[in-house]
Amino acid sequence: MTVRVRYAPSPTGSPHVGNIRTALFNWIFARKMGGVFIARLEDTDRNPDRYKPEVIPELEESMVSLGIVPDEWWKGGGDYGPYVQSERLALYQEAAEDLIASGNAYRCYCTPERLTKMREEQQALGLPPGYDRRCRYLSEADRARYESEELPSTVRLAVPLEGRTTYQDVVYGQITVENRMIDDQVLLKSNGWPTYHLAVVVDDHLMGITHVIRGEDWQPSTPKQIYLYNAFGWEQPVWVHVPLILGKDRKKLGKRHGATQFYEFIRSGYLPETMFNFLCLLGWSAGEENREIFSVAEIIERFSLEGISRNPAIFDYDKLRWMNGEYIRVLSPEQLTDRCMPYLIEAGLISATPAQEERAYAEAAIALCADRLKILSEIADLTGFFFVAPEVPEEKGQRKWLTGERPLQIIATAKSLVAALTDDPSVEDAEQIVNRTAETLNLERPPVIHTLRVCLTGRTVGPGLFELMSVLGKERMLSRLDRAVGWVLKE
RNA sequence: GGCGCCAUCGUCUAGAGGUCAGGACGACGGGUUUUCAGCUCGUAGACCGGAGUUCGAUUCUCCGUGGCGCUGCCA
Repeated sequence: MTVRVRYAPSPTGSPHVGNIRTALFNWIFARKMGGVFIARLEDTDRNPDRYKPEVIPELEESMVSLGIVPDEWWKGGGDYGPYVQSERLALYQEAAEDLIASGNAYRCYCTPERLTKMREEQQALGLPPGYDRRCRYLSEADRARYESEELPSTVRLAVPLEGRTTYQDVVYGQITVENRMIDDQVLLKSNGWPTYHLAVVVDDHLMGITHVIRGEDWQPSTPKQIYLYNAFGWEQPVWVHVPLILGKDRKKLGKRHGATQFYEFIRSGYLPETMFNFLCLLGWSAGEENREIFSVAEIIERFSLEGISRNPAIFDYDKLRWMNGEYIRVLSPEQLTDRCMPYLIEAGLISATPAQEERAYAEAAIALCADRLKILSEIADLTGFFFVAPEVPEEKGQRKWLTGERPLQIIATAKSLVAALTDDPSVEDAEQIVNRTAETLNLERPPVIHTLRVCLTGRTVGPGLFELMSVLGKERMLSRLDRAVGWVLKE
């Protein structure tokens, strides 16, 4: 049987890294098994506080950017559509009627007010909250009366009062729950729309889903869904719950943990390939191999549901940052420049449509800073001095290297050597200039190097001096050396 | 409160009834050098507690403790 798995996001917000990881696991498993990866939009919650259709493009783009485009989904179609729940309402309503007819569900006429009050009272008494099943035991007369009065109603699942439900979870093993602990879940809201529990079961069955791979927070509702599969006489899928991703405070990763939305990471300059690799390693391990960096193909090759961990994982921003540096370092200068361009343009360091020469200059500058780059957005700070001459030197550099007579001598000597150049210097030429300056002034190289670095870049740290001199070129060096004279402090 | 799940370095994790409990990030120290980064070498750092099973448990069982999740006409 062909494996069919799905990613079922709700348009309630920009995709979260936890959701993205679930999508990744589903996609990888599908590829591994030669199966089908489906995406379905679960848009049954129309509460304006939560329903945010504007995030749907981000849902789509996040998958595209990671290279996990679904085989069947709302954008590309498929044989089991529609892949949007709001377009499948009749299916759920019909299913709910079937359940009522078979005695597995009932209409509930309780008002939201009564339910709220009931919950409050239960809380106050320290009782477990849950529906008191009043409408489950309505007399035929009452039921008929409510119907004739056209009272709004929901449809609730009539959970068996005795026995227990046991299921096998690929990750967590056997899980057993007493049926009497399960609430009579609302399946169909009074507006005729389904809740998650009904819709997910109907759709997963109709779409032929074989494995449900989802977050561990869904685990408690699995017995209700199993009951539904049984009530419909449908075969249940294989259950796979994956551990949650937590923030530093060990709480389910949420808004207050800083960046948690997939796009925040992408926007700030984490590479999609980094996110793919990193997220896969949160809660899944290749086993004995002592490696962290895996290509997509290598992950697919090694992936197995059994390799999924049971413990929740804390999202480690430091490790992500490290890994992104690793991925940046294997990029060619051209690729890296392509990726950095938007950040340089945004910072106003280069024009929006750079000419050949400007682009080449940027590429040379970026190449020199690549080792230092961990997040693409940092490129503007790292390479800024290449594009804009520093206005003032770093205070520390000025104090240490631009005080007294010596820097003036270094500047003058170096400047005359640069001026004598017929062309922009090579790296070797630059080194010669430094060596001659040192010899002429009878100095060691380090003070010359450090002084010139501050003069040319305004900073005390950065790429190798000879390399950056070569990239800067003759004219920029001359004007910067001139300006630096004014930076020198009298003792 | 109830129910469920989980428990190895600070973090992500590997691991087997007997291991010097392995790797990675981070931290710290050395080397390379022209600063930072990178690269490289190295150091510190963990089996939640208590019973039980066993010749032997960090590994198996139970209890405790702690953490998390769920407990909505949200998903």
